[in-house]
Amino acid sequence: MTVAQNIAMHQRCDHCAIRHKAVCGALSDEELAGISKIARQRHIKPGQTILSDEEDAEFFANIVAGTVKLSKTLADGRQQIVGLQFSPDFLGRAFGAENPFFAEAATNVELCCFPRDGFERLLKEYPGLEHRLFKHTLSELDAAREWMLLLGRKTAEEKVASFLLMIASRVPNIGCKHSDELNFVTFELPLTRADIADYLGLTIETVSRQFTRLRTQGVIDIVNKREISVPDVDALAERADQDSSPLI
Amino acid sequence: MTVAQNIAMHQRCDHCAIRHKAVCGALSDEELAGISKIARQRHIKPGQTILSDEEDAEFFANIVAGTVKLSKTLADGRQQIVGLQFSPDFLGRAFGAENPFFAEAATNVELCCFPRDGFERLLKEYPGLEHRLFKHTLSELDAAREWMLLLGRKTAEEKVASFLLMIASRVPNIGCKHSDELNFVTFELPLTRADIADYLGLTIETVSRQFTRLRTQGVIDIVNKREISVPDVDALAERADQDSSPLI
DNA sequence: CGACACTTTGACTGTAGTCAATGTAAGTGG
DNA sequence: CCACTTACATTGACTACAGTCAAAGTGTCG
Repeated sequence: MTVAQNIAMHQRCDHCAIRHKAVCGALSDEELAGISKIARQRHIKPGQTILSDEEDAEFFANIVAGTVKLSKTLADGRQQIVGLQFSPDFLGRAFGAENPFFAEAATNVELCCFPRDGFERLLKEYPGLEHRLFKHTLSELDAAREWMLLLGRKTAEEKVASFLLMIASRVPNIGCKHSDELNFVTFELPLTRADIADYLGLTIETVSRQFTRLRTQGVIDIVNKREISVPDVDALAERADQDSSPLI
Repeated sequence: MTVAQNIAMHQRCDHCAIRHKAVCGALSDEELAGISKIARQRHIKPGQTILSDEEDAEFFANIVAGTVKLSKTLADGRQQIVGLQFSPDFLGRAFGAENPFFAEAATNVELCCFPRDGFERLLKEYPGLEHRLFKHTLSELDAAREWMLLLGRKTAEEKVASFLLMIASRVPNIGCKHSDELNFVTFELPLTRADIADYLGLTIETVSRQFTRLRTQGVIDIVNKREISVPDVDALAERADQDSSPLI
Protein backbone atom coordinates (compact mmCIF):
# COMPACT_ATOMS: atom_id res chain seq x y z
CA MET A 1 0.00 0.00 0.00
CA THR A 2 1.32 3.43 -0.93
CA VAL A 3 1.60 6.28 1.53
CA ALA A 4 -1.05 8.15 -0.44
CA GLN A 5 -3.51 5.28 -0.08
CA ASN A 6 -2.77 5.00 3.59
CA ILE A 7 -3.46 8.68 4.11
CA ALA A 8 -6.65 8.47 2.06
CA MET A 9 -7.98 5.66 4.23
CA HIS A 10 -6.96 7.36 7.40
CA GLN A 11 -8.80 10.45 6.22
CA ARG A 12 -11.88 8.38 5.58
CA CYS A 13 -12.15 7.22 9.19
CA ASP A 14 -11.00 10.61 10.39
CA HIS A 15 -14.04 12.21 8.81
CA CYS A 16 -16.44 9.44 9.72
CA ALA A 17 -19.78 10.66 11.07
CA ILE A 18 -19.57 8.40 14.11
CA ARG A 19 -15.81 8.77 14.62
CA HIS A 20 -16.02 9.85 18.24
CA LYS A 21 -19.14 7.96 19.26
CA ALA A 22 -18.35 4.47 18.00
CA VAL A 23 -15.88 2.05 19.57
CA CYS A 24 -13.28 3.71 17.34
CA GLY A 25 -13.52 6.73 19.63
CA ALA A 26 -11.14 4.91 21.94
CA LEU A 27 -8.39 5.01 19.35
CA SER A 28 -5.50 7.39 18.86
CA ASP A 29 -4.85 8.88 15.42
CA GLU A 30 -2.20 6.25 14.83
CA GLU A 31 -4.47 3.41 15.89
CA LEU A 32 -7.26 4.82 13.76
CA ALA A 33 -4.96 4.57 10.77
CA GLY A 34 -4.46 0.92 11.66
CA ILE A 35 -8.15 0.10 11.82
CA SER A 36 -8.78 2.23 8.76
CA LYS A 37 -6.71 -0.16 6.69
CA ILE A 38 -8.99 -3.10 7.32
CA ALA A 39 -12.35 -1.30 7.31
CA ARG A 40 -14.83 -1.76 4.48
CA GLN A 41 -18.18 0.00 3.98
CA ARG A 42 -21.21 -2.15 3.25
CA HIS A 43 -24.82 -1.34 2.48
CA ILE A 44 -27.57 -3.69 3.65
CA LYS A 45 -31.21 -3.60 2.53
CA PRO A 46 -34.18 -4.11 4.89
CA GLY A 47 -34.75 -7.80 5.62
CA GLN A 48 -31.25 -8.86 4.59
CA THR A 49 -29.36 -11.10 7.01
CA ILE A 50 -26.17 -9.66 8.49
CA LEU A 51 -25.13 -12.46 10.83
CA SER A 52 -26.69 -15.90 11.13
CA ASP A 53 -26.78 -18.05 14.24
CA GLU A 54 -25.93 -21.02 12.05
CA GLU A 55 -22.56 -19.88 10.81
CA ASP A 56 -19.52 -18.35 12.43
CA ALA A 57 -19.43 -14.58 12.30
CA GLU A 58 -16.57 -13.71 10.00
CA PHE A 59 -16.62 -9.99 10.67
CA PHE A 60 -17.29 -7.20 13.13
CA ALA A 61 -18.99 -3.94 12.23
CA ASN A 62 -19.89 -0.48 13.36
CA ILE A 63 -23.40 0.58 12.47
CA VAL A 64 -22.90 3.88 10.65
CA ALA A 65 -26.61 4.36 9.91
CA GLY A 66 -29.89 2.45 10.17
CA THR A 67 -31.40 -0.08 12.57
CA VAL A 68 -30.40 -3.70 13.06
CA LYS A 69 -32.57 -6.25 14.84
CA LEU A 70 -31.14 -9.19 16.76
CA SER A 71 -33.54 -12.09 17.08
CA LYS A 72 -33.95 -15.63 18.31
CA THR A 73 -36.43 -18.22 17.07
CA LEU A 74 -38.07 -21.32 18.54
CA ALA A 75 -38.34 -24.58 16.60
CA ASP A 76 -41.94 -23.85 15.54
CA GLY A 77 -41.13 -20.37 14.25
CA ARG A 78 -42.10 -18.16 17.18
CA GLN A 79 -39.69 -15.26 17.12
CA GLN A 80 -38.40 -12.79 19.68
CA ILE A 81 -36.28 -9.72 18.97
CA VAL A 82 -33.66 -9.67 21.72
CA GLY A 83 -31.93 -6.44 20.80
CA LEU A 84 -32.20 -3.40 18.55
CA GLN A 85 -29.04 -1.67 17.47
CA PHE A 86 -28.70 1.82 16.10
CA SER A 87 -25.77 3.90 14.98
CA PRO A 88 -23.16 4.07 16.51
CA ASP A 89 -23.60 0.61 18.05
CA PHE A 90 -21.12 -2.17 17.51
CA LEU A 91 -22.07 -5.50 15.98
CA GLY A 92 -20.36 -8.83 16.43
CA ARG A 93 -19.05 -11.08 19.08
CA ALA A 94 -15.48 -10.87 20.32
CA PHE A 95 -13.93 -14.16 21.53
CA GLY A 96 -15.83 -17.23 20.52
CA ALA A 97 -17.03 -17.31 16.98
CA GLU A 98 -20.51 -18.64 17.75
CA ASN A 99 -23.20 -16.06 17.43
CA PRO A 100 -26.20 -17.06 19.51
CA PHE A 101 -28.69 -15.00 17.51
CA PHE A 102 -29.68 -13.72 14.12
CA ALA A 103 -28.83 -10.16 13.01
CA GLU A 104 -30.97 -8.65 10.28
CA ALA A 105 -31.36 -5.16 8.82
CA ALA A 106 -34.67 -3.58 9.88
CA THR A 107 -34.11 -0.51 7.70
CA ASN A 108 -31.48 0.44 5.16
CA VAL A 109 -28.21 -0.04 7.04
CA GLU A 110 -24.70 1.29 6.49
CA LEU A 111 -22.01 -0.86 8.07
CA CYS A 112 -18.32 -0.30 8.55
CA CYS A 113 -17.00 -3.87 8.56
CA PHE A 114 -13.76 -5.30 9.93
CA PRO A 115 -12.67 -8.84 9.06
CA ARG A 116 -12.53 -11.10 12.12
CA ASP A 117 -8.80 -11.88 12.14
CA GLY A 118 -7.66 -8.32 11.52
CA PHE A 119 -9.94 -6.91 14.17
CA GLU A 120 -8.88 -9.47 16.75
CA ARG A 121 -5.25 -8.55 16.08
CA LEU A 122 -6.09 -4.90 16.73
CA LEU A 123 -7.91 -5.91 19.92
CA LYS A 124 -4.65 -7.37 21.23
CA GLU A 125 -2.61 -4.35 20.14
CA TYR A 126 -4.90 -1.57 21.37
CA PRO A 127 -6.14 -2.31 24.88
CA GLY A 128 -8.45 0.73 24.84
CA LEU A 129 -10.50 -0.98 22.14
CA GLU A 130 -11.40 -3.98 24.27
CA HIS A 131 -12.24 -1.69 27.17
CA ARG A 132 -14.62 0.27 24.96
CA LEU A 133 -16.25 -2.95 23.74
CA PHE A 134 -16.64 -4.10 27.33
CA LYS A 135 -18.47 -0.91 28.26
CA HIS A 136 -20.70 -1.28 25.24
CA THR A 137 -21.51 -4.86 26.26
CA LEU A 138 -22.44 -3.68 29.75
CA SER A 139 -24.93 -1.21 28.24
CA GLU A 140 -26.39 -4.00 26.13
CA LEU A 141 -26.77 -6.14 29.23
CA ASP A 142 -28.57 -3.31 31.06
CA ALA A 143 -30.89 -2.83 28.10
CA ALA A 144 -31.58 -6.58 27.89
CA ARG A 145 -32.50 -6.71 31.58
CA GLU A 146 -34.72 -3.66 31.31
CA TRP A 147 -36.46 -5.44 28.45
CA MET A 148 -36.86 -8.61 30.53
CA LEU A 149 -38.88 -6.53 33.01
CA LEU A 150 -41.02 -5.30 30.13
CA LEU A 151 -41.53 -8.77 28.62
CA GLY A 152 -42.30 -10.48 31.91
CA ARG A 153 -44.34 -7.91 33.76
CA LYS A 154 -45.78 -5.11 31.63
CA THR A 155 -49.24 -5.04 30.04
CA ALA A 156 -49.71 -4.62 26.29
CA GLU A 157 -50.34 -0.89 26.67
CA GLU A 158 -47.28 -0.41 28.85
CA LYS A 159 -45.18 -2.40 26.41
CA VAL A 160 -46.20 -0.28 23.43
CA ALA A 161 -45.76 2.99 25.36
CA SER A 162 -42.33 1.89 26.59
CA PHE A 163 -41.35 0.93 23.07
CA LEU A 164 -42.34 4.32 21.67
CA LEU A 165 -40.39 6.11 24.40
CA MET A 166 -37.32 4.00 23.73
CA ILE A 167 -37.48 4.67 19.99
CA ALA A 168 -38.08 8.39 20.57
CA SER A 169 -34.90 8.55 22.62
CA ARG A 170 -32.77 6.76 20.04
CA VAL A 171 -33.85 8.00 16.60
CA PRO A 172 -33.65 11.59 15.33
CA ASN A 173 -36.53 13.90 16.25
CA ILE A 174 -38.07 15.13 13.00
CA GLY A 175 -40.56 17.47 14.66
CA CYS A 176 -38.27 20.46 14.23
CA LYS A 177 -40.84 23.24 14.31
CA HIS A 178 -41.60 22.42 17.93
CA SER A 179 -37.97 22.04 18.95
CA ASP A 180 -38.47 24.60 21.73
CA GLU A 181 -41.27 22.49 23.19
CA LEU A 182 -39.15 19.75 24.79
CA ASN A 183 -42.17 17.63 25.51
CA PHE A 184 -43.19 17.32 21.85
CA VAL A 185 -41.45 14.85 19.54
CA THR A 186 -42.02 13.37 16.09
CA PHE A 187 -40.05 10.40 14.82
CA GLU A 188 -40.00 7.61 12.28
CA LEU A 189 -40.48 4.03 13.43
CA PRO A 190 -37.63 1.82 12.23
CA LEU A 191 -39.80 -1.30 12.54
CA THR A 192 -42.95 -2.75 10.98
CA ARG A 193 -45.86 -3.74 13.25
CA ALA A 194 -44.72 -7.37 12.93
CA ASP A 195 -41.23 -6.44 14.17
CA ILE A 196 -42.67 -4.38 17.01
CA ALA A 197 -44.80 -7.38 18.01
CA ASP A 198 -41.72 -9.63 17.97
CA TYR A 199 -39.85 -7.11 20.09
CA LEU A 200 -42.63 -6.78 22.68
CA GLY A 201 -43.71 -10.42 22.89
CA LEU A 202 -47.15 -9.58 21.45
CA THR A 203 -49.07 -10.23 18.23
CA ILE A 204 -49.41 -7.78 15.33
CA GLU A 205 -53.10 -7.32 16.12
CA THR A 206 -52.50 -6.41 19.75
CA VAL A 207 -49.80 -3.89 18.79
CA SER A 208 -52.13 -2.33 16.24
CA ARG A 209 -54.99 -2.12 18.75
CA GLN A 210 -52.75 -0.45 21.33
CA PHE A 211 -51.55 2.09 18.76
CA THR A 212 -55.18 2.89 17.94
CA ARG A 213 -56.03 3.11 21.62
CA LEU A 214 -53.19 5.54 22.38
CA ARG A 215 -54.26 7.59 19.35
CA THR A 216 -57.95 7.83 20.31
CA GLN A 217 -56.88 8.85 23.81
CA GLY A 218 -54.76 11.66 22.38
CA VAL A 219 -51.47 10.33 23.74
CA ILE A 220 -49.92 9.87 20.29
CA ASP A 221 -50.63 11.05 16.77
CA ILE A 222 -50.17 8.47 13.99
CA VAL A 223 -49.03 10.77 11.16
CA ASN A 224 -48.70 7.72 8.93
CA LYS A 225 -47.92 4.06 9.51
CA ARG A 226 -44.26 4.80 10.08
CA GLU A 227 -44.34 8.29 11.58
CA ILE A 228 -45.49 9.02 15.12
CA SER A 229 -45.95 12.32 16.97
CA VAL A 230 -46.03 12.52 20.74
CA PRO A 231 -47.60 15.82 21.89
CA ASP A 232 -46.79 15.15 25.55
CA VAL A 233 -43.92 12.80 26.29
CA ASP A 234 -44.71 12.80 30.02
CA ALA A 235 -48.23 11.55 29.32
CA LEU A 236 -46.77 8.71 27.26
CA ALA A 237 -44.26 7.92 30.01
CA GLU A 238 -47.16 7.55 32.44
CA ARG A 239 -48.65 4.85 30.21
CA ALA A 240 -45.30 3.06 30.22
CA ASP A 241 -45.42 2.71 34.03
CA GLN A 242 -41.79 3.68 34.09
CA ASP A 243 -39.72 2.69 37.04
CA SER A 244 -36.94 5.12 37.86
CA SER A 245 -34.35 3.94 35.33
CA PRO A 246 -34.88 5.04 31.72
CA LEU A 247 -34.86 2.51 28.90
CA ILE A 248 -31.45 2.83 27.32
CA MET B 1 1.28 -6.78 57.34
CA THR B 2 3.83 -9.46 58.17
CA VAL B 3 5.12 -11.94 55.65
CA ALA B 4 3.42 -14.71 57.63
CA GLN B 5 0.06 -12.99 57.38
CA ASN B 6 0.57 -12.41 53.70
CA ILE B 7 1.33 -16.04 53.10
CA ALA B 8 -1.65 -17.08 55.21
CA MET B 9 -4.00 -14.99 53.10
CA HIS B 10 -2.43 -16.12 49.89
CA GLN B 11 -2.91 -19.69 51.03
CA ARG B 12 -6.55 -18.96 51.68
CA CYS B 13 -7.24 -17.97 48.08
CA ASP B 14 -4.90 -20.67 46.86
CA HIS B 15 -7.08 -23.32 48.45
CA CYS B 16 -10.35 -21.66 47.54
CA ALA B 17 -12.97 -24.06 46.20
CA ILE B 18 -13.63 -21.88 43.17
CA ARG B 19 -10.01 -20.79 42.66
CA HIS B 20 -9.79 -21.86 39.02
CA LYS B 21 -13.38 -21.31 38.01
CA ALA B 22 -13.98 -17.78 39.27
CA VAL B 23 -12.61 -14.60 37.71
CA CYS B 24 -9.57 -15.13 39.94
CA GLY B 25 -8.66 -18.01 37.66
CA ALA B 26 -7.13 -15.42 35.35
CA LEU B 27 -4.57 -14.45 37.96
CA SER B 28 -1.00 -15.57 38.43
CA ASP B 29 0.17 -16.70 41.89
CA GLU B 30 1.61 -13.26 42.48
CA GLU B 31 -1.58 -11.50 41.42
CA LEU B 32 -3.61 -13.87 43.54
CA ALA B 33 -1.56 -12.78 46.54
CA GLY B 34 -2.52 -9.20 45.66
CA ILE B 35 -6.23 -9.87 45.49
CA SER B 36 -6.00 -12.08 48.54
CA LYS B 37 -5.00 -9.08 50.62
CA ILE B 38 -8.22 -7.23 49.99
CA ALA B 39 -10.66 -10.18 50.00
CA ARG B 40 -13.13 -10.69 52.81
CA GLN B 41 -15.54 -13.61 53.31
CA ARG B 42 -19.16 -12.78 54.03
CA HIS B 43 -22.19 -14.90 54.80
CA ILE B 44 -25.65 -13.77 53.63
CA LYS B 45 -28.97 -15.22 54.75
CA PRO B 46 -31.89 -15.88 52.37
CA GLY B 47 -33.84 -12.72 51.65
CA GLN B 48 -31.02 -10.37 52.66
CA THR B 49 -30.10 -7.59 50.25
CA ILE B 50 -26.60 -7.72 48.78
CA LEU B 51 -26.71 -4.73 46.43
CA SER B 52 -29.46 -2.14 46.14
CA ASP B 53 -30.36 -0.19 43.01
CA GLU B 54 -30.74 2.88 45.20
CA GLU B 55 -27.18 3.11 46.45
CA ASP B 56 -23.77 2.86 44.84
CA ALA B 57 -22.24 -0.59 44.98
CA GLU B 58 -19.26 -0.30 47.29
CA PHE B 59 -17.90 -3.78 46.63
CA PHE B 60 -17.46 -6.61 44.16
CA ALA B 61 -17.78 -10.26 45.07
CA ASN B 62 -17.30 -13.80 43.92
CA ILE B 63 -20.14 -16.12 44.81
CA VAL B 64 -18.43 -19.00 46.63
CA ALA B 65 -21.67 -20.84 47.38
CA GLY B 66 -25.43 -20.31 47.11
CA THR B 67 -27.78 -18.56 44.71
CA VAL B 68 -28.23 -14.82 44.21
CA LYS B 69 -31.21 -13.31 42.41
CA LEU B 70 -31.01 -10.03 40.49
CA SER B 71 -34.34 -8.28 40.17
CA LYS B 72 -36.08 -5.16 38.91
CA THR B 73 -39.35 -3.71 40.13
CA LEU B 74 -42.05 -1.47 38.67
CA ALA B 75 -43.56 1.43 40.61
CA ASP B 76 -46.60 -0.62 41.66
CA GLY B 77 -44.53 -3.52 42.95
CA ARG B 78 -44.57 -5.93 40.04
CA GLN B 79 -41.23 -7.68 40.09
CA GLN B 80 -39.08 -9.49 37.55
CA ILE B 81 -35.95 -11.50 38.26
CA VAL B 82 -33.50 -10.54 35.52
CA GLY B 83 -30.68 -12.88 36.45
CA LEU B 84 -29.77 -15.78 38.70
CA GLN B 85 -26.19 -16.18 39.81
CA PHE B 86 -24.55 -19.28 41.18
CA SER B 87 -21.06 -20.08 42.30
CA PRO B 88 -18.58 -19.25 40.77
CA ASP B 89 -20.29 -16.22 39.22
CA PHE B 90 -19.06 -12.71 39.77
CA LEU B 91 -21.20 -10.00 41.29
CA GLY B 92 -20.90 -6.26 40.86
CA ARG B 93 -20.58 -3.69 38.20
CA ALA B 94 -17.19 -2.54 36.95
CA PHE B 95 -17.00 1.10 35.78
CA GLY B 96 -19.94 3.23 36.77
CA ALA B 97 -21.07 2.83 40.30
CA GLU B 98 -24.80 2.75 39.52
CA ASN B 99 -26.29 -0.66 39.85
CA PRO B 100 -29.45 -0.87 37.74
CA PHE B 101 -30.95 -3.73 39.76
CA PHE B 102 -31.38 -5.29 43.13
CA ALA B 103 -29.24 -8.25 44.26
CA GLU B 104 -30.65 -10.48 46.98
CA ALA B 105 -29.70 -13.85 48.44
CA ALA B 106 -32.14 -16.57 47.39
CA THR B 107 -30.47 -19.20 49.58
CA ASN B 108 -27.68 -19.06 52.11
CA VAL B 109 -24.84 -17.38 50.24
CA GLU B 110 -21.08 -17.27 50.79
CA LEU B 111 -19.42 -14.26 49.21
CA CYS B 112 -15.78 -13.38 48.74
CA CYS B 113 -15.92 -9.56 48.73
CA PHE B 114 -13.48 -7.02 47.37
CA PRO B 115 -13.82 -3.33 48.24
CA ARG B 116 -14.54 -1.19 45.18
CA ASP B 117 -11.39 0.96 45.16
CA GLY B 118 -8.98 -1.89 45.79
CA PHE B 119 -10.55 -4.06 43.13
CA GLU B 120 -10.52 -1.31 40.54
CA ARG B 121 -6.84 -0.77 41.23
CA LEU B 122 -6.21 -4.46 40.58
CA LEU B 123 -8.26 -4.21 37.38
CA LYS B 124 -5.81 -1.63 36.06
CA GLU B 125 -2.78 -3.63 37.17
CA TYR B 126 -3.83 -7.07 35.94
CA PRO B 127 -5.25 -6.85 32.43
CA GLY B 128 -6.22 -10.54 32.47
CA LEU B 129 -8.78 -9.75 35.14
CA GLU B 130 -10.76 -7.31 33.01
CA HIS B 131 -10.64 -9.75 30.12
CA ARG B 132 -12.10 -12.47 32.32
CA LEU B 133 -14.83 -10.11 33.54
CA PHE B 134 -15.63 -9.21 29.94
CA LYS B 135 -16.10 -12.84 29.00
CA HIS B 136 -18.30 -13.36 32.02
CA THR B 137 -20.41 -10.36 31.00
CA LEU B 138 -20.81 -11.80 27.51
CA SER B 139 -22.18 -15.03 29.02
CA GLU B 140 -24.60 -13.03 31.13
CA LEU B 141 -25.76 -11.19 28.02
CA ASP B 142 -26.34 -14.48 26.20
CA ALA B 143 -28.32 -15.82 29.15
CA ALA B 144 -30.38 -12.62 29.36
CA ARG B 145 -31.28 -12.85 25.67
CA GLU B 146 -32.15 -16.52 25.93
CA TRP B 147 -34.45 -15.53 28.78
CA MET B 148 -36.03 -12.76 26.70
CA LEU B 149 -37.10 -15.44 24.22
CA LEU B 150 -38.61 -17.40 27.09
CA LEU B 151 -40.42 -14.40 28.59
CA GLY B 152 -41.76 -13.10 25.30
CA ARG B 153 -42.66 -16.25 23.46
CA LYS B 154 -42.93 -19.40 25.57
CA THR B 155 -46.10 -20.79 27.16
CA ALA B 156 -46.38 -21.35 30.92
CA GLU B 157 -45.55 -25.05 30.54
CA GLU B 158 -42.51 -24.32 28.37
CA LYS B 159 -41.35 -21.67 30.82
CA VAL B 160 -41.49 -24.02 33.80
CA ALA B 161 -39.84 -26.87 31.89
CA SER B 162 -37.07 -24.55 30.66
CA PHE B 163 -36.55 -23.29 34.18
CA LEU B 164 -36.17 -26.80 35.58
CA LEU B 165 -33.68 -27.72 32.86
CA MET B 166 -31.65 -24.60 33.54
CA ILE B 167 -31.56 -25.28 37.29
CA ALA B 168 -30.69 -28.94 36.71
CA SER B 169 -27.68 -27.88 34.67
CA ARG B 170 -26.42 -25.42 37.26
CA VAL B 171 -26.95 -26.95 40.70
CA PRO B 172 -25.40 -30.20 41.98
CA ASN B 173 -27.17 -33.44 41.07
CA ILE B 174 -28.15 -35.15 44.32
CA GLY B 175 -29.52 -38.28 42.67
CA CYS B 176 -26.25 -40.13 43.11
CA LYS B 177 -27.57 -43.67 43.04
CA HIS B 178 -28.59 -43.21 39.43
CA SER B 179 -25.40 -41.46 38.40
CA ASP B 180 -24.81 -43.99 35.62
CA GLU B 181 -28.22 -43.16 34.16
CA LEU B 182 -27.35 -39.81 32.56
CA ASN B 183 -30.94 -39.04 31.80
CA PHE B 184 -32.01 -39.12 35.46
CA VAL B 185 -31.36 -36.18 37.77
CA THR B 186 -32.47 -35.01 41.21
CA PHE B 187 -31.79 -31.53 42.48
CA GLU B 188 -32.83 -28.94 45.01
CA LEU B 189 -34.62 -25.82 43.82
CA PRO B 190 -32.82 -22.69 45.04
CA LEU B 191 -36.02 -20.63 44.70
CA THR B 192 -39.49 -20.49 46.25
CA ARG B 193 -42.55 -20.70 43.98
CA ALA B 194 -42.88 -16.91 44.28
CA ASP B 195 -39.29 -16.42 43.06
CA ILE B 196 -39.83 -18.88 40.22
CA ALA B 197 -42.94 -16.92 39.20
CA ASP B 198 -40.95 -13.67 39.25
CA TYR B 199 -38.25 -15.28 37.14
CA LEU B 200 -40.68 -16.65 34.54
CA GLY B 201 -43.07 -13.69 34.33
CA LEU B 202 -45.93 -15.79 35.74
CA THR B 203 -47.98 -15.91 38.96
CA ILE B 204 -47.36 -18.30 41.84
CA GLU B 205 -50.59 -20.12 41.07
CA THR B 206 -49.69 -20.74 37.44
CA VAL B 207 -46.23 -22.04 38.41
CA SER B 208 -47.81 -24.38 40.95
CA ARG B 209 -50.35 -25.66 38.44
CA GLN B 210 -47.63 -26.35 35.86
CA PHE B 211 -45.57 -28.26 38.46
CA THR B 212 -48.62 -30.36 39.25
CA ARG B 213 -49.31 -30.90 35.58
CA LEU B 214 -45.75 -32.07 34.85
CA ARG B 215 -45.97 -34.35 37.87
CA THR B 216 -49.29 -35.97 36.90
CA GLN B 217 -47.89 -36.53 33.42
CA GLY B 218 -44.88 -38.31 34.88
CA VAL B 219 -42.33 -35.84 33.51
CA ILE B 220 -41.10 -34.83 36.97
CA ASP B 221 -41.32 -36.16 40.49
CA ILE B 222 -41.89 -33.62 43.28
CA VAL B 223 -39.98 -35.28 46.11
CA ASN B 224 -40.86 -32.35 48.34
CA LYS B 225 -41.52 -28.65 47.75
CA ARG B 226 -37.84 -27.95 47.19
CA GLU B 227 -36.59 -31.21 45.69
CA ILE B 228 -37.35 -32.34 42.15
CA SER B 229 -36.50 -35.54 40.31
CA VAL B 230 -36.48 -35.79 36.54
CA PRO B 231 -36.66 -39.42 35.40
CA ASP B 232 -36.15 -38.51 31.73
CA VAL B 233 -34.39 -35.24 31.00
CA ASP B 234 -35.09 -35.55 27.26
CA ALA B 235 -38.83 -35.72 27.95
CA LEU B 236 -38.57 -32.55 30.00
CA ALA B 237 -36.54 -30.87 27.25
CA GLU B 238 -39.35 -31.63 24.81
CA ARG B 239 -41.78 -29.72 27.03
CA ALA B 240 -39.37 -26.77 27.02
CA ASP B 241 -39.58 -26.50 23.22
CA GLN B 242 -35.86 -26.01 23.19
CA ASP B 243 -34.28 -24.32 20.22
CA SER B 244 -30.78 -25.51 19.45
CA SER B 245 -28.84 -23.41 21.96
CA PRO B 246 -28.89 -24.59 25.58
CA LEU B 247 -29.84 -22.24 28.42
CA ILE B 248 -26.56 -21.22 29.98
C1' DC C 1 -55.53 -0.42 -12.64
C1' DG C 2 -54.47 -4.49 -10.10
C1' DA C 3 -51.16 -6.95 -7.21
C1' DC C 4 -48.99 -7.13 -3.08
C1' DA C 5 -47.47 -6.11 1.50
C1' DC C 6 -48.76 -4.24 5.53
C1' DT C 7 -52.21 -2.61 8.83
C1' DT C 8 -56.59 -2.16 11.02
C1' DT C 9 -60.86 -3.82 12.81
C1' DG C 10 -64.25 -7.26 14.44
C1' DA C 11 -65.97 -11.50 16.62
C1' DC C 12 -64.75 -15.11 19.31
C1' DT C 13 -61.55 -18.13 22.15
C1' DG C 14 -58.26 -19.64 25.42
C1' DT C 15 -54.44 -19.12 28.50
C1' DA C 16 -52.95 -17.29 32.37
C1' DG C 17 -54.49 -14.04 36.11
C1' DT C 18 -57.40 -13.01 40.17
C1' DC C 19 -59.65 -13.97 44.27
C1' DA C 20 -60.54 -17.16 47.75
C1' DA C 21 -60.23 -21.34 50.35
C1' DT C 22 -57.68 -25.22 51.77
C1' DG C 23 -53.44 -27.92 52.53
C1' DT C 24 -48.76 -28.72 54.39
C1' DA C 25 -44.77 -28.32 57.13
C1' DA C 26 -41.70 -26.08 60.28
C1' DG C 27 -41.28 -23.56 64.39
C1' DT C 28 -43.11 -21.49 68.95
C1' DG C 29 -44.82 -21.42 73.37
C1' DG C 30 -48.13 -22.87 76.92
C1' DC D 1 -46.33 -32.87 73.64
C1' DC D 2 -49.81 -30.72 71.32
C1' DA D 3 -52.41 -26.51 69.93
C1' DC D 4 -51.22 -22.41 67.50
C1' DT D 5 -48.90 -19.40 64.36
C1' DT D 6 -46.65 -18.48 60.26
C1' DA D 7 -44.96 -19.04 55.71
C1' DC D 8 -45.36 -21.34 51.63
C1' DA D 9 -47.86 -24.16 48.30
C1' DT D 10 -51.89 -26.19 46.11
C1' DT D 11 -56.46 -26.28 44.29
C1' DG D 12 -60.89 -24.39 42.62
C1' DA D 13 -64.10 -21.10 40.46
C1' DC D 14 -64.36 -17.35 37.75
C1' DT D 15 -62.48 -13.41 34.84
C1' DA D 16 -59.99 -10.75 31.65
C1' DC D 17 -56.35 -9.76 28.66
C1' DA D 18 -54.21 -10.90 24.77
C1' DG D 19 -54.38 -14.45 21.01
C1' DT D 20 -56.67 -16.48 16.93
C1' DC D 21 -59.12 -16.43 12.82
C1' DA D 22 -61.21 -13.80 9.34
C1' DA D 23 -62.34 -9.78 6.65
C1' DA D 24 -61.74 -5.24 5.15
C1' DG D 25 -58.77 -1.11 4.65
C1' DT D 26 -54.57 1.47 3.10
C1' DG D 27 -50.71 2.64 0.48
C1' DT D 28 -47.00 1.60 -2.90
C1' DC D 29 -45.23 -0.13 -7.08
C1' DG D 30 -45.14 -2.03 -11.53
